[in-house]
Amino acid sequence: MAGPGLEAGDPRGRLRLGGDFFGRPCVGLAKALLGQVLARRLPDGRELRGRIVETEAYLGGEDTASHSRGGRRTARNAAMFMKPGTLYVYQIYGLYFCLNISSQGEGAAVLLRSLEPLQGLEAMRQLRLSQRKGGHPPAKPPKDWQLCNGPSKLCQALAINRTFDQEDLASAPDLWLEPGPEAPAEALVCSPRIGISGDWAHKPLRFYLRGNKCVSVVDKAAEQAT
DNA sequence: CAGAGGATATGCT
DNA sequence: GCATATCCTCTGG
Repeated sequence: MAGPGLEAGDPRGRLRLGGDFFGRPCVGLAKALLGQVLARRLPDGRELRGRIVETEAYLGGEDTASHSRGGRRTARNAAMFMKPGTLYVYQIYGLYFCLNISSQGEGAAVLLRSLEPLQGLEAMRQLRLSQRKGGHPPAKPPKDWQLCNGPSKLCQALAINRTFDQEDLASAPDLWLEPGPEAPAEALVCSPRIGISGDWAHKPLRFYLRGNKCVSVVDKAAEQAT
């Protein structure tokens, strides 16, 4: 028996977090995802792994910062309204991708903002450099801690694009979630989401592991308040 | 360290 | 047309 939220895993015999893990309210899922390991198998068979260290909750309805605000569905955000565990991958600024996981709640989803790279760092570096966008070609190779320290960086590093949109993280063949080796040793920090303006800009809907080098934006004030 | 600029898909006023 | 859940490089204090 695998236990709550767990199902028989990938060919390596590891456990994979199953559908019932995702079926909880958005904020609860955003917190529960911290410390879990996102695993990716590339077409050539290489496996990449990273520990989730930063997430954001995007609620439906009243949350004016959410793509699903007001309960509006579009071709882009359809995955937000699908069953918990469904991936929502969208393109931002016409250039980059962001990876979200649908939670319980109408139109609610969790944005994955950063990972701590664990395995396949060289492949990640290669993917980051080969997919660089924007008008600034010459690049210094990223340090290990900056391979996945941002929502679009982690998508580049794991070669995640729109083909993953509307896939189910509980059953996708090349992308899955494994339970973290242990409960996170770092304390949970709650702070405002990044890049948001408007009424909901200050709501504490971003969650990260305190002191982790791979967190994209450290909020000293929020940490002080703990 | 802060700010500017650029690349540019998608949805909305 | 305009704003946006971004990232990278260069510039000036």
